[in-house]
Formats: sequence, C-alpha cells, structure tokens
Amino acid sequence: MIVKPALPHSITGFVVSRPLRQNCANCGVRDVAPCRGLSDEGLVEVDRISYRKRVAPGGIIVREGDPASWCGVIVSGVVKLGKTSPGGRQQIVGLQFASEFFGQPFDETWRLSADAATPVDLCCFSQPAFEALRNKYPAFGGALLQDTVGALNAAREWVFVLGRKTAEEKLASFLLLVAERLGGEGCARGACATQAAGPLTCDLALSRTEISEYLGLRLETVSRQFKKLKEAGVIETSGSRTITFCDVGQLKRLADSELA
Amino acid sequence: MIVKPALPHSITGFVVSRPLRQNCANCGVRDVAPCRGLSDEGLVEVDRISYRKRVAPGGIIVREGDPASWCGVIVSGVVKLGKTSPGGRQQIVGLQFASEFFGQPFDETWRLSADAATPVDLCCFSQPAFEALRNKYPAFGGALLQDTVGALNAAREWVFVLGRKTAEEKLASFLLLVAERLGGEGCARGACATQAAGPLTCDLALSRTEISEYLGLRLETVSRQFKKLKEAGVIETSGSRTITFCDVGQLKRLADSELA
DNA sequence: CGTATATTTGAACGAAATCAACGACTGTGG
DNA sequence: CCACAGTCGTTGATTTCGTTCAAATATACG
Repeated sequence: MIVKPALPHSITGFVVSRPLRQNCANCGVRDVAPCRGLSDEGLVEVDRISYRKRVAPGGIIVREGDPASWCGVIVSGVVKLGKTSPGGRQQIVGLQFASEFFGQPFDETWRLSADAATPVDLCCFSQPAFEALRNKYPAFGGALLQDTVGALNAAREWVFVLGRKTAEEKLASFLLLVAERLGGEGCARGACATQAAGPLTCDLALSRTEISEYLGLRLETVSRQFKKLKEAGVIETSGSRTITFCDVGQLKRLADSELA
Repeated sequence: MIVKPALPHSITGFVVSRPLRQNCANCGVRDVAPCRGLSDEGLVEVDRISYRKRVAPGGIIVREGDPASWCGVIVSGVVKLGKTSPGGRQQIVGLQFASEFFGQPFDETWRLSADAATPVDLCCFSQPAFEALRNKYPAFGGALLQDTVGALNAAREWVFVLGRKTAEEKLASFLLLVAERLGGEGCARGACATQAAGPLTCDLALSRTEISEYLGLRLETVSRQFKKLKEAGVIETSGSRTITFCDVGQLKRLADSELA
C-alpha cells in the first residue's frame, strides 16, 4: 500500500510545477500507465524529459479554452474533467484516476477544464516531447491507444448511466465506480475491491455538489438517495466523505434495477 | 455529390460479407480515415488484407457480448452504438459516421451492439491483421490514436448533453450534430455545413424512436419537441425523416439556452 | 467558540414519463 | 381501386420523479 506524502510544498488551489526529476523505477503506476510500453532505455528518457505537477485538492489543473502545451500521466489522485456551457452550467464529464493518461496530445487548446478532487500528482511532458516519445517507441503509442480506447469505453458507459438511469441507479453506479477505483488504494485498474465479500471502507474523493455535477442531478437529490441507501443498509457513512460498502452485491443490483 | 449505390447484393437485416477487393485509390474516406497515415505501400497492403461488409438499414453489425475478431473503418453510412442493460433498457451511446474507426481492436468480445441506421459500408480487418498494420506503419497508429482521442472528446461532449440539458436542448444538439455530419453529404469531419447561412435540407438517418434512445428521452417527448421547433420556425420537416434547417443560428442558441 | 461552508430535510412545483387514443403512411391482397 | 393490417408518429390527460425554493442542522476551520 502506497502512503501518499503530505504535499509539503503545495498551496491550496495552486499548481506547484517544478522540473523535479523523479525516478521512474520508483513510480507507482509504471506498470499500468502507458509507460508500460517503454523499454528501460525509454524510461531513462522519460526521467530526463518529464516533469512533475502537484495540485492540491480543489486546485485548477487546466481551464477550458486555455492554450494546451503539455500532457501526461496521473501518478496519484482524482481528476475531475469538467465542461461549462456558455450559459454557465457545469457538468463533470469524466473522472480520471492514477495511471490514466491526461490531456490533449493533439489539440492547441484545452477542451475541458480539469480540477483536482484530491491531491493530484502528474507526470508531464511537453506536447512535442510527448510526440517524439511516441514516434521513438511505438509500443508506447500502442499502450496509449489501448488506454484511450479504454477511456472511450468508459465514457460510453457513462453515457448509458446518464441517459437511461434513475437517480438511485446513478448514485449506485457512481459508488461502484468509486469502490472499484479507490477501494483498494493504489489498485489502478481492474475491479479487485468489489469482488471481495466483506465490507469495504474508502474515501469518496468528491463532495455532494461534485457528485451531483457528475451524475447530472441536484445535490438535494443526491443527498436523498444517500439517505435511501443508508436506510436500506447498503452503505454507511461517517463524516460526509467516508463511506463503507456493506453490501456490494445489493449495490450492483440497485445500479441496474428494473428487475430487482 | 456522391450518390450512393442501391446496395445490389444486400438483404434487409443481413450482413453481406465478401472478400471483395476494393481499390483504396477510389475510396471516398481515404484521406480522412485513419488510413491517411499510410504510405502508398501501406495502402497496397490494405487493399490486400481488407475486406468489405455491407449492412442494410436496420441490420445488425455486431451484438454486445459476441466474440470480436475484426475491426475497421466506416466507408459510408451511419452506425448506432447501443448498450442494453440487464433489465432490458436500451440506449444508443454513440453514433458513428463515414471515415470513423469502428470496433474494439483489443477486446475479445464486443462491449456494445452496433446497428446500421442507413446502408453501411465497412472496410474490415481481422484483429491480427490490424495489429500488424499498426506495428508496420506507426503513422497509421498515430492517426488512429488521434481519431480515438477525437471520439473520446465527442463522447464526453455527449455526456454533457445528456447530463445537463433539457429535452429541447437535447433535440437541438442532436439536430446540429446531424447537420454537421450529414448536411454536406460526404463531408466527413469539420462543420462545413452549419457555417453557411441559407437553409439546409438533409436526411435524419434515425427514426423518432432511435432519436429518443440516443437522447435519453421518450419518443413522445421527442415528437413534442419537434413540434416546438417547427412552430418556432427553426426547422421544417417533410415526411418524418427529411428535415430542413431554416435557422441554424437559432438552433445553436436553443442547444444551449439558459440565456436566450 | 463562533463563523462559514456543506449537508440534510421539508414542501411545492414542473418537466418529462407514462398511459391511452388517434392519425398518417406503406405495402398487401381482395 | 379500395379495404386492411401494420408500423410509425402525433396528440391529449395524468402521474411521477426530480427540481426548486426555503430552512434547519451538521461539519470544518480559523
């Protein structure tokens, strides 16, 4: 289990970006991030050309419309991808977790805003450096393609959740997502946590408001659905961000009821 | 303007799949599909290893859960990507148009069903042949990555539409999508059609039921919103599938009102 | 400990769903 | 040519789920 450092140099809401050299050999996501496609030689190069960004919870990573010059990999933390309509409505259109590729490698401007839900640690490359890396190490490009296809599948899954599900099902789906991605701390991909039978406690990275923005609901509705799940004995909460999953099987059933 | 042939050999609802050789030089999407990344030599190879599938409107291309062994490029037509919940609810989670990459190059089973909304023409590769192509021509992989990132952006855009928009805005967003992708027949990427001022007539590829499945609404609601848009003079319809956009600017405003 | 922020709860309202019926178009067979 | 069935789309009446508005309570933080 990886214990996250307490972010000594970060100030709430600000990006701390330094040309901090970080040895890939010690990197927690090395084997699951797109970097898995790199040879040892490639990793040496990554060590040389990459730099770190740390963002405190609530901090802005990038803003929609700003010029984009870099991209990278999420080393730790939870990133909210958001979109704001001209009218001012906000929607979280995706969540990203440790080991996922982050950014727009081909665009000149950011199409989405990105905010840190938890402390976020990014391994960054300039767009040209990133492209050079892809060209030099085709297996890196392959891994990246595979991950992007995976992200596309996840996004379409979420289209389904938003298009067809009720408020209760939406919240259940979100909680399952959290359980899978954050339940076994550091377990980046694969549903290791939700397979086990016993109760599972973890931190919901998101506030009620953020959850509502992700689910396309009002925060009052989210709060009421939480209450229902608690009354049904499926979950327990302590504080507003710590959740215990008492019955994951039932939660899965609720995430797609219609035939209980 | 490209006139589509009358699909001589296809039978409604069935896939006609033959090892039909097709010269890439004559291919309408050659320069926009991922194949744009291939050298002349590569295109010769594609000619050799690719085969065509034709599917009549309403026909099934692939079914969720079936073993996946191929992928390819949509040469013409509109493909509906659908997902069915265990409970039986259906949602169209994406639409795909000419020149887009189709399929799951890395998975063993199809995660989504795909159905033809119009006559569909696919240029197909077996998964191993496709992977070999990627490995041999890195620029092909690059183009594919670029397109996949684009598809991911489009999917997230749709998450926003489903999560935050009202019925009227959803329909307006859908109609704009149709205008952009189908308005300038054959114009595969880029919003050429919706820039012009004058009225624009085109075919809606989808039935009311299909539109409702795409927008996460009931068909009655879709019908009522059509009525509203017609009464507002933004669109006109003749038959149920031909639409004329009278005022694209107003439609864009309606697609994100909140501040008319 | 007090203030600001986040969450919960309540009551009234409204947009879209649901239930139900009707009309328009298509193709078939008498 | 028309009656018929079948599909698809429209329209109306009613209900429901989630929103909205409003207030109370809990939590975090200086």
